[in-house]
Amino acid sequence: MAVTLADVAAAAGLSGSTVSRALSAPEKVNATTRERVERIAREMGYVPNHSARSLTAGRTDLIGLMVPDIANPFFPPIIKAVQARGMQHGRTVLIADVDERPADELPRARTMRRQVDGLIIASPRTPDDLMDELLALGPVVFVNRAVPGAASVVIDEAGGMDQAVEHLAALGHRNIAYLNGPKRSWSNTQRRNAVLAASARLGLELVELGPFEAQVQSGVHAADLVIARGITGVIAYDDLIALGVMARLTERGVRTGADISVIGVDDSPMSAMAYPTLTSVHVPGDAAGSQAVDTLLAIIEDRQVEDDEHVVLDSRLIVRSSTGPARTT
Amino acid sequence: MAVTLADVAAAAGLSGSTVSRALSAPEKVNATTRERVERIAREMGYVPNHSARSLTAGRTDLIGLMVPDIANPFFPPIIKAVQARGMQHGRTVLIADVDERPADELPRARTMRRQVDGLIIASPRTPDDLMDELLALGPVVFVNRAVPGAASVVIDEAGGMDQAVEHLAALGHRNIAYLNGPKRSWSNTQRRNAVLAASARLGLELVELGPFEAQVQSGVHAADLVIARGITGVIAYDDLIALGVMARLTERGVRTGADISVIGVDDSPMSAMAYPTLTSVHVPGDAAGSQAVDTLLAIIEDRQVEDDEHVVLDSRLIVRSSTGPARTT
DNA sequence: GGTTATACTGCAAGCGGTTGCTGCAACCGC
DNA sequence: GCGGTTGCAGCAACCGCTTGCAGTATAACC
Repeated sequence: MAVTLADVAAAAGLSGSTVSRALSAPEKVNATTRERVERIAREMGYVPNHSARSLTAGRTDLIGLMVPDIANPFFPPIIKAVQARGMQHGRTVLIADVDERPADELPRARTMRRQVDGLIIASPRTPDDLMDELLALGPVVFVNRAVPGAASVVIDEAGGMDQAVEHLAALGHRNIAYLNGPKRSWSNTQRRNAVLAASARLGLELVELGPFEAQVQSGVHAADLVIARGITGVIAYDDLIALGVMARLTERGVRTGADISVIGVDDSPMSAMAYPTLTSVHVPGDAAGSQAVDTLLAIIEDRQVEDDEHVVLDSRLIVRSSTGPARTT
Repeated sequence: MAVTLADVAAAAGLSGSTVSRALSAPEKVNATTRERVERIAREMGYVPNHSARSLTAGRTDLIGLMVPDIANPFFPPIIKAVQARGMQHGRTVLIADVDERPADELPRARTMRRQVDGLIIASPRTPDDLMDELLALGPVVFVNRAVPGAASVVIDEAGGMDQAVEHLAALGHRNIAYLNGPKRSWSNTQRRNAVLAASARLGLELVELGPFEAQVQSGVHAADLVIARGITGVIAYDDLIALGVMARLTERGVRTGADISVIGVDDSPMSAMAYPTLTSVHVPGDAAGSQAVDTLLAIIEDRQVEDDEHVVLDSRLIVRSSTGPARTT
């Protein structure tokens, strides 16, 4: 029912090979012939068959993207960017959402690998011992996680976290808390270490709380701990937790931004829309997504790229109204 | 490099056809042979080549899912459900995010159609005149939009909207507003009509505002209009808008749930976590997603299904704390 | 014991493209 | 005018798997 190469060839009075070349290796064919073929193909509505092409070419033009949770606002920008950049290069993106179950990652990645040319993995919580197996799956680029011997695009969260701590310090906060994210999260480690270092450097009193799941509900819980400790500045693992903290503070009559300052991470759309608007560390997920595609394609197409190419993107603090000067008691 | 059918056949001392049948049409092969083949295949790590199988079989085992915006919290549940159900049936899901650009839908659908066996389209804003063309693309199931002559899974939003209006009426609200969603949105039409009917029936004064984009920011804007009109009960097109309304009300010193009641639609995760928690109409996106897959597969596999099968799912109001008794002035 | 059913297995022809190699003609330079 | 490029198109094999049909061995039947 669909128009095939052979149909076009017949209509053009040419052999299949010539039509094939006219359409995909234009320089190997006479210019006038090529134009004729292109015209006829267009008129007939010819569309090359993906499976057939994949079969001989050995590639599927599909790339896989694995994320822990589509619903987590951190990921949509990455997903969109990956799709967009992929499309620019004629690649379709297959998304695997592992629903925050790190144990599913390897099997899902294996399954997906059979259909795609390469994988982009944005799963910060994968246990370390799985990384090697993931890595062995072929062209892989990790997002937001540096893996020795593998290509990766990471966001230098330290910079932004540093700015966050400095911001609190500048506002006069002395007792601050860091609300840890999920236990095995690589980004949590990065964020935590940066906060630790910065507060030590600036002579702030730092309390670590958590670990917390990356959910608003965790923040609600955390808020009570924060209040109990007499802390005035809070840096949360992510925006969701920060939003939970704010909600609970308000509920308990504590004014965010006045009594207690709260900082999130991710600069998700909600942060600008929460009340009060949330000061947050902007993490360029979209840039990371595009870059990941570029790196992956470079590896797949075997351009002279070391396959442990390492790209680092900067993060930065976006100050809004959830932070303010410390009360001078 | 990869193990092929032929490799397995050679190792088993059988022909390719037998191995093929042993693996995919078990009843056509001797039981002991089959077991032997299965064992050898497993030991050799044989994985059938997707492209090759698609080429002969004429199907890709991929299904396409088109959504307007992954970042909109209404869609992740649908996406997850579609993926999950698809996987149960050995189908992989290709997601197309059209970034809220209805004009992109048709071309994207066309492109996608070449790689998938069928399409699930969850785009409530597609202009009507495109529907026919989308429909012509082959097996298609629409989600949350009834299309004549096409299979669809719609959520009966009227029920939930009805409950929402009744809820406000019961709380004593007399002047209520409906905040319209995007202009061409099919679901907005449904929701609006239901609200209109219910408030007429209950003798409430209804003001329509909008249309608004489905974004928190729109709600912020809407809130001021609501206050200016002296309205006490608000039903927003969706949770995002409702959250924006709440944020702005709080900002202006108006107490949500006490001074003004706010109801959203979608019952997104955020609604339970906002402050105050948001009363919202629960729309079973996940159920719709699974159902859409079932319907689509039924059509693809040509089970005796009318291809304009119509499934309706119920919605219902979840009361939280953003609604309360009307002030008795 | 011969014959027909029965149960497997193998052969070979594709599915729709891609690609190395061959063939042919026009063109080059000497 | 002849051998030697050069440019372009066709042949045919092949990618890995499926499947209709044929072949063969065994079972079942009279």
